Amino acid sequence: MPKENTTRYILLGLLSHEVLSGYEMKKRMDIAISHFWPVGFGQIYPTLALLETEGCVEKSVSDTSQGPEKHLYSITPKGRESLSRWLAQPADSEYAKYEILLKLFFAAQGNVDDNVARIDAFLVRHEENLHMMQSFRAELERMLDGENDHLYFYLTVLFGEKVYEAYTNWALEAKTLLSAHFAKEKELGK
Amino acid sequence: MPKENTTRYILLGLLSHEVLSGYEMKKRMDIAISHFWPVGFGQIYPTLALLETEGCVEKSVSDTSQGPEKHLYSITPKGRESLSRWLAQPADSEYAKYEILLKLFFAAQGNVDDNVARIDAFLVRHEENLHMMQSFRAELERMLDGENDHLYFYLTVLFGEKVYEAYTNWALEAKTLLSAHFAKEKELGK
DNA sequence: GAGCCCATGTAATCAGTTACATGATTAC
DNA sequence: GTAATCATGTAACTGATTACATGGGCTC
Repeated sequence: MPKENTTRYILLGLLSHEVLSGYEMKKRMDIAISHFWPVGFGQIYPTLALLETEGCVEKSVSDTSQGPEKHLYSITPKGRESLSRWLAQPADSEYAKYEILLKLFFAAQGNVDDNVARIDAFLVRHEENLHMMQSFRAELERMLDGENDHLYFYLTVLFGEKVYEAYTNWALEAKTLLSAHFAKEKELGK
Repeated sequence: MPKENTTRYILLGLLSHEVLSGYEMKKRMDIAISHFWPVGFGQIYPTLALLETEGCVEKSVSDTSQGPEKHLYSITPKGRESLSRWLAQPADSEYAKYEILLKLFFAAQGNVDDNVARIDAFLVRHEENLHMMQSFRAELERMLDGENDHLYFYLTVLFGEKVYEAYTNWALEAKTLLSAHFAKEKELGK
């Protein structure tokens, strides 16, 4: 869970093998990290400033001859140390919030169609995510033969795939159960 | 995700079919809700006070003749209205944070054994959760024949089961992939 | 009498969200 | 010309965590 400023380690992690601007870090995160740890701009820039005052990163402004100004950050030895210490510690527990389950849990007396609609939206959302992960994995597998750097990245994609698969399977089963239940109810009610 | 004070709706939801104290609500949540929406005491009591000033709940202090004092809360018509309005809206997106994936993602250069240990801890944690959900579901199925109130609760348990299953399957596969990869590396390295 | 469960709360802090503000460049 | 992308930030707010504080009752 929170309360340990994980954002800083994500930034340090990204900088540990590349020099990047805040905006570029955001792009990297959107592709490979946001699925299991969302981060917004509102956190990135202030955290970057914090890391700079701590001496964990160094800023250099790129020549503004063309395009907007860019602040490039590189990691310092102190930053690497901070990152390693974090990596050496065992990982905390997972943290998840599913509003849809809350609403289903409390909507027993509510409208059935609303609930089916909710599950449908959930299904569509995560079928999309699932497809994304599947094609991602296929791509990785093409370049992944034997010894390489991407194995850990592959593991995170595999994780995403399994979870989205679980989501979509659940949604399909939930819809079936709901419609069966309410067909029966109607029958008895009439 | 956040920024809409979901806690208040959880409390209202619980009170919508029972009169409860804050402490009792916490117990209910630990059993049935905390798996998909964690809530702590530090949120419950202040939110309850807020709901009272808003006129969504009413407090009555139980007789303190035996045992510690207990503040019993009941929902008001205004509270029910607030709850229904929330339930009528479509659900927001899911929100998840997996520190283990972050650490794996960035620990490519790090120690392999650390990573295997991390995955192992994850596996143990979620095997336990999986078993919990399975026995929960079995219990529900015994009492669930046809028309009843627990269908929506059943759906949340089914969800938990599917997700924990995905977690444990991933962990097993990840371990296999890691050990295969590093066995190969060792061979080539020698 | 030590430790755990019952029971209620407050205070400090922070992580994270949202909205606002600005301005250049590129593509339709 | 207008919409999208590039690019960097600030400010206000609040949801949520953590730690602290208190006290009674039960059981070993």
